[in-house]
Amino acid sequence: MHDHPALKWAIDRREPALLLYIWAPEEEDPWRPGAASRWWLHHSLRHFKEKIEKLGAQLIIKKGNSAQIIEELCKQAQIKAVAWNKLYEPSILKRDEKIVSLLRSRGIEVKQFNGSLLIEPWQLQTKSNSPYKVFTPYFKAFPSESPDLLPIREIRKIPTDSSARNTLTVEDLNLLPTIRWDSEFYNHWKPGETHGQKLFLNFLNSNILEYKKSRDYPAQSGTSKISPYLHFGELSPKWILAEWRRATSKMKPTEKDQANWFIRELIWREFSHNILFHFPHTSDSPLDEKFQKFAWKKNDKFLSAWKNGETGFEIVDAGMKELWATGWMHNRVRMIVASFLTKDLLISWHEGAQWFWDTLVDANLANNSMGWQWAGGCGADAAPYFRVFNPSIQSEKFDPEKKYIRQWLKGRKPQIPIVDHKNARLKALEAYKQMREK
DNA sequence: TTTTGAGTTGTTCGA
DNA sequence: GTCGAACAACTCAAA
Repeated sequence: MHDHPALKWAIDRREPALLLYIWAPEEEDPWRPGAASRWWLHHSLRHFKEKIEKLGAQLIIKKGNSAQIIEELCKQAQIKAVAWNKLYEPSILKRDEKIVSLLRSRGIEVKQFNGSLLIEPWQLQTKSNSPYKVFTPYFKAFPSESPDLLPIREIRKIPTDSSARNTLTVEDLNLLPTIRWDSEFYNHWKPGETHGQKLFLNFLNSNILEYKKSRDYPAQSGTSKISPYLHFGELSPKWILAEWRRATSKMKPTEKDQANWFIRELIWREFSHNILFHFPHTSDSPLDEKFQKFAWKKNDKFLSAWKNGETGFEIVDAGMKELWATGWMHNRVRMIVASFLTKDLLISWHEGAQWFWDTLVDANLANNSMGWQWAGGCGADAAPYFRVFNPSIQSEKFDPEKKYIRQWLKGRKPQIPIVDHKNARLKALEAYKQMREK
């Protein structure tokens, strides 16, 4: 309800507005929302619906072909204008383009707004008008002061007509799993705008003061954990930025330096959307073309050991258990498990991306694709190939008291590692060298 | 067009 | 035990 430009536009027309949500996962193929995302969406929709109803309005829920549903509703209710906040995934951009021309051909006004990014993914270009492919210059060029970066105030009134419309319930969408593997999720998450805002304001009051340092330690709650809220549009990055500015304006320089790193992370999110927009194939194939020839290994036994957290490397296994139990994994550990899959097991980053896609509540195509390609060495600003994480060293550095490991592996007995890291590292370096020579 | 400086998150080796 | 260099060569982005 905060910083929702499409809704704001509709309301400012001072005519009755209909609020519509359409569930059409097949239109996002091959990346339709995974199981953990659907769990979040279910609760997110319930929360949103409740808020809407408190304002005396109705949320109409439908499933099926988006274009058809919108067209029908427009006819039925004699709609003159349609507005929405844009999404930037390649499949959705294509779909929405068709919907726009369909509606316009019927004489209906269409408005699209940006409600999920600080700037449009195409907005920032190098001086030679090419898309940025390296983070640091992108970050340096990012507009810091602009009225466009200010959020829109929260919506408190929605003009409606009194007629009740046909709608499904949230439950009708069957978003929750039938096998109840999600029980632990409820101990870790409260989806919905209200909870997201509370969570972030808490973070601003405490953890941000040491963000740069503490965000690297998975046993501490040093990170903001707002990623799922951002993904589902429950939190707006412009609101985040504005609140961050308010909170940091009076900070001492040492604290400000720590807090600045948080905004870096927010700009990384912008950067990844910029990459996916300009290189839409990168959700499925490497940005760095020479990696087409890389000899990734197929090994179902290793892959399922990784998925199940049974690799014998404690920090890797703890991470995979955290992911499975909570639908989330600490960023430091995401890097460790991704390096392990792609370098130690030589399994393609794409397999990892798919598993994360299904299990993360914050699964986001732009972030997920870029993150995995970074780890695999084939993306924008990729980690140099020789940068192979050593699970033991990472564990000692970032979880020295084994608090994180104990939390997720509880009383598990030590297991035999499925590979020898030293040897696996040499093999990875060799595979990279071979690819280059081809 | 050419040149220049630099590039998220690391590890290992040898002095 | 500590510390700096090497790991390689390439591409990006701006001057």
